[in-house]
Amino acid sequence: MGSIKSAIHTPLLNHLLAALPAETFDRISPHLELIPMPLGEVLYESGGQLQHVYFPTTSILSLHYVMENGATAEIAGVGNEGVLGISIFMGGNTTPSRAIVQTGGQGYRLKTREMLEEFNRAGPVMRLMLRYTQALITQISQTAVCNRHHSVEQQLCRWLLLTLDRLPSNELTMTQELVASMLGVRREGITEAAGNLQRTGLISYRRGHITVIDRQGLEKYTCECYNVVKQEFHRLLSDTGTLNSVAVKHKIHSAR
Amino acid sequence: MGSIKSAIHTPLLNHLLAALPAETFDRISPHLELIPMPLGEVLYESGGQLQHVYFPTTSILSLHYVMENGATAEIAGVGNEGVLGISIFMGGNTTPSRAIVQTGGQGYRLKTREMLEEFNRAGPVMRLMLRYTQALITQISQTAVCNRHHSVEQQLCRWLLLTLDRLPSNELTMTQELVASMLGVRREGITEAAGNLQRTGLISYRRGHITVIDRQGLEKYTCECYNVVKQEFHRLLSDTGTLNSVAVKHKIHSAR
DNA sequence: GCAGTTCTGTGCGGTAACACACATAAATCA
DNA sequence: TGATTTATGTGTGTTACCGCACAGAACTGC
Repeated sequence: MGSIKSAIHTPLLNHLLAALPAETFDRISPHLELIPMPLGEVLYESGGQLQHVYFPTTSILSLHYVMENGATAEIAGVGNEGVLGISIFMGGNTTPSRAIVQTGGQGYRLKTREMLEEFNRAGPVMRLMLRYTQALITQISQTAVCNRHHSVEQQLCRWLLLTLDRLPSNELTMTQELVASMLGVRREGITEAAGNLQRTGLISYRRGHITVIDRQGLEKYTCECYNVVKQEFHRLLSDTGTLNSVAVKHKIHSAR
Repeated sequence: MGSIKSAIHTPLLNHLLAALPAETFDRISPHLELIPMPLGEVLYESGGQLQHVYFPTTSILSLHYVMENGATAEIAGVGNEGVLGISIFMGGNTTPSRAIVQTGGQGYRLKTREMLEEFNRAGPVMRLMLRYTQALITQISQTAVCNRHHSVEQQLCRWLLLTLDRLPSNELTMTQELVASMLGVRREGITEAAGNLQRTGLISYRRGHITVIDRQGLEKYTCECYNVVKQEFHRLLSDTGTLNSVAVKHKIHSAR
């Protein structure tokens, strides 16, 4: 596999992999396979069996649900802060959702067997994966809440910010149509909302590209959901020092 | 604690506890404490520290999110099929949501320390808890999707069925106001939707009581979300035989 | 029984998002 | 370059749900 960039590409671009103790990382490292993740690729289909877990580095994945009538809605996004395929270690090995590449890039994958082997050591890998899963649950919950109570415009802000946090630049390559299918709303709704944000000077865009100009402004404009998710990820995954403790300590993070 | 009924009340009324191997159950059993769970009681507040995990038997709990403006939305329900307090073993020990008793009854609780001790054995308890968590994730995801795409009436059907599945009878004690706060809609919306269902002959109700008359009819009327959740719970938690395997096997359930 | 409280029903105006239709503009490619 | 495809903008009418206001009905307690 590899790529032109593979010389400077490292698994450490993924925060979860980077958070592992050196010893653990060294053991996993030989089994990590760098793969391209082109926009639109379906990494798994609803109900399908997972052969790998995926650690995005420069790509962003989206967990989707496709309804019987064809309508879609994003449940959560997965970028370099996370991993795709938690059902491998949670049990069941499959979920009713679909995973698709939302922003093209690269990532690493690890075979199901290797993942389970590490997880079953009940060590740092397990603790890290479970914490991430907990953060993912918060993200999904907040999506549910946001879908219920907030306007399309607010949801667009939330989504832009969450996506931006996973990218190195402030520009995302993405049509309004695609954004609409993520949020599960009409394309026209996104046109209108994005138009408003552009008029206000928070973003600017052209065919297939959205650039965030005023990030702070966006953060003020978005609903509370963005911060809830962001802070929860930070709380659960920033303090990776405790991963080495033998028990998942009844630890209280004062920073909250 | 205990109650008048405690003589016939047993932890086995909770499906998770009942699914444990005898040896494991016997070890936990002395630490299980029967407690009343009266309607409306808040078992934990957003951001609070969890002192116990809760296994409902005859009660139903609701995971809620309360927004800054006071609006609420249910993220998921927890009945005798599940457990409240997964963040204890997932990590972090707290979540941004609130847990409240939605249907009064009883349940058992177990101290955080005892729960962690069992979980860290990395045996049947761990595997069962993780599988349940996976099922819970599906429930939350489906709530998100349903909030996005389905009408209040369909959501009411889904909610009634999910609640009914956790109760021994076909009647639930619950005001429309309360149902509305669960679904995160106006009370008047529930009045209208419930009125329609009553006119169609699917349910009947009086002040504070809703009785499901035609369950099959309801199942036809509801959106796909109900079945997705139900089947996923069945898939993940019915086959408890695999809990004893040393590794979470790469097991494929043909029944899907 | 009556008074007070708590639920439920209904009406009215407002609005956000919908579905559909079509115009314009920008990229792509022959 | 012009032709084609694809993305975005806009308009019109419809609908589901909202917020508010209030009437009536059903339980509760005295």
